[in-house]
Amino acid sequence: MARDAARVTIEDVAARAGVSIATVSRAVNGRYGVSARTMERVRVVIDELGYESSLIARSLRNHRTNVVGILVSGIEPFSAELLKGAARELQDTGFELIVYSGGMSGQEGWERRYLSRLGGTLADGIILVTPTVVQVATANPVVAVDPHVGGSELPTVVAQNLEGARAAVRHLVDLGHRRIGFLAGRPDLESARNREAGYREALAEAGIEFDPDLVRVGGFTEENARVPSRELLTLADRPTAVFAANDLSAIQVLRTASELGLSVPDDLSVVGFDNIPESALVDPPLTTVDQSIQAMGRAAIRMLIGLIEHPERPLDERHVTLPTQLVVRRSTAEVRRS
Amino acid sequence: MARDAARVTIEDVAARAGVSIATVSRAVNGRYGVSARTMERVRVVIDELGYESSLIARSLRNHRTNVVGILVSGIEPFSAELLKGAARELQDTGFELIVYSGGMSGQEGWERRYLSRLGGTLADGIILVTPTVVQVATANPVVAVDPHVGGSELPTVVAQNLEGARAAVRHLVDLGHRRIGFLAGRPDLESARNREAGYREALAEAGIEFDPDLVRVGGFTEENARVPSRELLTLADRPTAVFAANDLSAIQVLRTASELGLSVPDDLSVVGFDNIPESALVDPPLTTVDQSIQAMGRAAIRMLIGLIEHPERPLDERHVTLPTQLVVRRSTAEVRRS
DNA sequence: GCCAAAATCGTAAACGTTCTCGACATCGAT
DNA sequence: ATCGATGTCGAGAACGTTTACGATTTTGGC
Repeated sequence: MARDAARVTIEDVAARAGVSIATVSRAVNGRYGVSARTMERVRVVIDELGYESSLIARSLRNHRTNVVGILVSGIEPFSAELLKGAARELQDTGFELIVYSGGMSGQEGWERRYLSRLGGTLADGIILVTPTVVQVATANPVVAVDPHVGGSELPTVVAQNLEGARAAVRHLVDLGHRRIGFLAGRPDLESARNREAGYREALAEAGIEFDPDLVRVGGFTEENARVPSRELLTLADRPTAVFAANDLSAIQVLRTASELGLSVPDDLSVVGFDNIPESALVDPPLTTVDQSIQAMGRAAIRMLIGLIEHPERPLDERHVTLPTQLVVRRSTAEVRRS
Repeated sequence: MARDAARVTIEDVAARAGVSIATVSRAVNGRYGVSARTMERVRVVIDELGYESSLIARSLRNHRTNVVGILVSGIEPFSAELLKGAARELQDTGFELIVYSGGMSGQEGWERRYLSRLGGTLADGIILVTPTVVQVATANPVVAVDPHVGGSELPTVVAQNLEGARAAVRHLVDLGHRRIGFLAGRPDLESARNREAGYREALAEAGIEFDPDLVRVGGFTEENARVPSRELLTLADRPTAVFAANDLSAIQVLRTASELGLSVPDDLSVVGFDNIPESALVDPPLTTVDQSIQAMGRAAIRMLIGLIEHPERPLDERHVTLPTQLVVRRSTAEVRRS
């Protein structure tokens, strides 16, 4: 009970119970071939010593750990939501969850490194969130969520980004807006590019000419969106509405508008994308495109577990696309006649 | 490169490079005693095969993994903030982060189970968030954040809960409020009890008699706060202000007030506790007590790393208490004369 | 009571590493 | 040429498990 108490191993239990380690192992795993009497004795000793088998040693021997790993680059609203969904879906599956945080370490290859560290040893399967690598060689299954490039070899879970973005911009058009700014996401992300495509398509449908001056790169984080959103709102011919590629940058637009004395939605309509919990809390509540991040997490887990338990059976669908849906709140309104 | 490619081990590298596994191990770890020529050859083969040493096997042999584990019961705003702080502090320390999510599995003993699984094997040290167990026997160090009971044997990181709560209630008193409701937290948590104590002290200081009818248990989650907050706001002699034991339940009070047609802060002042990011976004922005959750995460990591690297050296302080500070936003106002 | 079958248990190998120890080669100095 | 020192490398044990296999004991039917 001292702090430097050496870890109690299966050998300690065996010695104390007067049996071999093989028997202890059989007892803890409920294998056939141990009498009720010794079973009980081992159980008592285990309780006494507080023995718990080492995940590591077990994993080295078996190649099954009943753990799934999720690789994220950091804890932000998106990945936090995803984790919630994944954790929920994992309930009662007998699997446990390990989250490996890339520590935003700026390193290029961290994904591949962590992947080979977890895969094949620690985790039975892995979920990659917003991965740059798309081709991996691991012993066990990998599912990618919202990958950087499309057409992946990996099974993927994505949202209907294009359709959602189109619906968002169409909503603005329906409210009479003509000058609609776009705060883009990270250009290396497939999802961000699809959202931009949706923006363009909706403009084209409405017969509005695309104006490159109304497009700025916001980079998906509040910080990175500061400068471009200010640029957008201080344009000589200021847009009457802004569609931001995700909620985090939309919230930054809201903040910038407030700093500039612009009232939302009277002077400016704002639409986001993601529907993170924060978007319902901001003032005014954000009109946004719901992509049910938790559902993505759940879908990813379902695919992964399917792959783990039936490696031979091909997936019914390698690429799951989840629907998106416009939720109208109070950050959008009819354009003001001037 | 097929999906079922067996994991490439150190033996494969050794065979291909025409050396022994010992040499490969020395090469990858930069140990002394391998010539520049073989070093180079091994490096090439490693690149070719994409070899990455198994965290598990390494950890079984060494007892050092350069990984710290954080045990949380689920991903909610509090733990997410804490993780952010921890991840930040971990930058450039050479340590990596593993998050083990209890999966809110309702199991009583999950903490102890996961603890012995991670401790001694996978992680060099562990941070427990809101732990119920307080006495643990592990081979390596454990730091507890916001534990359920006080006077712990474990090193802990806590916030000045009592002082913060007192400041919050005093703020309400200064605004002229006399009937101040309290939406309590989980009664099993030390921090929640301290916040209640602060509430009582502030009342006593102001010469206001404690009214048990104004106290309800909110349980720290939005869901659990629904019913009690409605009870509080539909009281015959309704309080003019409510102090909620954390932001999540304060936000629920805001919502309930809105449902009841009460205007905040005109009809009702609300104060929260925690200063989670959401609290700045709600309408109206929440007056709350900042406890800098990220700072708690960072402090915990600092303590833990200290314990890992210098197990012999006693901590300068076993129990770190971080200051709290009232941040006044727009959910509180002078009581209305009626 | 005897013998085969069934029940119970122990021995040892394997998982992928790291590290100690000893073996061999090379080298500079006598 | 010889010797000690130094540099380079391989064999093998160990970490804590699980499991195949074989050894021993118990059981049950005659």
